[in-house]
Amino acid sequence: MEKKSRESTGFLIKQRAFLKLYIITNIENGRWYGLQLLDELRKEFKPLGFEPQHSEVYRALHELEDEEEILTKVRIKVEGAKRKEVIVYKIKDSEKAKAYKKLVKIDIDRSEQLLRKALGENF
Amino acid sequence: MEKKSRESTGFLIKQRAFLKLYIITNIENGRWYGLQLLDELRKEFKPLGFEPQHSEVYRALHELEDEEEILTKVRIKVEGAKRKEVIVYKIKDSEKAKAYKKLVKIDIDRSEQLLRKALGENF
DNA sequence: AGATGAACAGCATGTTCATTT
DNA sequence: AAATGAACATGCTGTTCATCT
Repeated sequence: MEKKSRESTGFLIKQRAFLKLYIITNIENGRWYGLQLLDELRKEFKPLGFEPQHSEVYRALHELEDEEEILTKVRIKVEGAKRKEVIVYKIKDSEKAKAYKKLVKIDIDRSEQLLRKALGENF
Repeated sequence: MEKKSRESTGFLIKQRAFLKLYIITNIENGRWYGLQLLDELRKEFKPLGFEPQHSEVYRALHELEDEEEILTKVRIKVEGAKRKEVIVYKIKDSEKAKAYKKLVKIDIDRSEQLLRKALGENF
């Protein structure tokens, strides 16, 4: 049986891509693990009413590793009262990272134009 | 059985609300029927890569009539090679229309801030 | 409890079908 | 065919559950 896929009508950028962009940028500036990224992103966006879910962050990380092949993970042992091991991500292919961010930028620019157009034409 | 509804994490504005805003504004400036609005909206947004679906426009119209109670419809007979009757909408409650648009504006402003923030922090 | 991952479920919306003129 | 509407299907993502330390 063929799986029939859906067309996008091209409305606004999807949450997944938006999160991937932030995740890449954060990891470009240091190593991070999943829940750490979640906390950071929530803190960043909470003032704007956006509080992403932990599963979305993990899904983004998994796809950046397996599909986009931009990240790799390393298991790190941690001393302290928390978990003994944590999965830290780092950039695997910075060219791919750069290319991916470029694509996302185009989509964000486009999305912003849609919103600006609406603000200009309806108010 | 209780139907358990989902929380929104507050990412970007939904297509439905975005279309409702344009539909209200168009109808404030004259009478329109469904497919006519669809054509107009597609023409407007196509340059930005967005081509809404006819069913979304109808769903928006139905909700603006039945849930928001902002519009009413009138059946109009049309002379010509097309359909004999067409369902034209007009504003029923302009105060509610105004209030609804105000809410949508807040959500668009918020969405735009999210996108601008991303543009500023990742590039 | 903190961290990760996956299964499950609901919702927004895309696709297709039916009906009427 | 133009117009409307509804049923059906799918993908995104929120919720819940499981496992490990």
